[in-house]
Amino acid sequence: MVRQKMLRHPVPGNLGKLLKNQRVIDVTRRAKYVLIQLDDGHLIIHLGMTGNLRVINKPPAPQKHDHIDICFEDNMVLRYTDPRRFGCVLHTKRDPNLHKLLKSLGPEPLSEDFTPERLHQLSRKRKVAVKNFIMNGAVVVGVGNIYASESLFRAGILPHKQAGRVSLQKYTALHGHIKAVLREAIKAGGTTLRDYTNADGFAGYFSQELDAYGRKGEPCNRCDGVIKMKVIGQRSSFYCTGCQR
DNA sequence: ATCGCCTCCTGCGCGC
DNA sequence: TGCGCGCAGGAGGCGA
Repeated sequence: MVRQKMLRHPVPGNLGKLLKNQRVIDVTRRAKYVLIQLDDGHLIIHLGMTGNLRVINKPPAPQKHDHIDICFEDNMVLRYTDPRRFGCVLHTKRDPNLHKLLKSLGPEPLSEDFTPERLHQLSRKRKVAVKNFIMNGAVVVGVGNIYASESLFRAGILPHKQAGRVSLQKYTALHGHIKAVLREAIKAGGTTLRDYTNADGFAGYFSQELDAYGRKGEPCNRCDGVIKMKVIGQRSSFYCTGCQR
């Protein structure tokens, strides 16, 4: 049942028909997309900033932001909720990796395909800020605004430095820190800023570990400097001029 | 091809 | 205390 079809991308008008009598065969992930394999086709789901998916037995009446219910034959419901509607629920009959939204994505950050050499090679002659560069899904997926600031802080690279002017040595450090930051954040259950919770409704606590993000004006954890903030590519970026260059 | 900018949306925090 | 404004963010899309 679709109550609100205007998400980041419109929900297919025939979603109900596409899902009728379908079984869930497998659930996987690519970048920040959840891929649900059905008998015929895949659901492609993104949670945006504020979305969540819950499996509920005999669910209560839907609330304001409960946009989609996918009902199974045993009273179980997969409920998609997203206050800001930055996510999407799409369907494809083809290999989901060939879908327009997925086909140009770069490697998973925790996979072997993500290497310092890739960062270095792809960045040659690129004038874009290194922070924007690592947030570009064609370069590497999964690095959002918070983890970009944190990785660059640890690697000692200023976020607004041109991507093409960062050395292989620096990219090697950055590569390691991106992986470490993401692993730590996953282990901590994610980063709760305002209202994010995990699938069990608990807040992630990686926000307690942040050295740079959101700490404008606060003392640097590494030197006697102060954390600065600058908007880069329409996103807040936090850094320390003592530690990063 | 690359880059900068705009947009979607709602809840929250801040200032008056 | 209450109200209203502005900000936050993932990522597609567009114009230059």
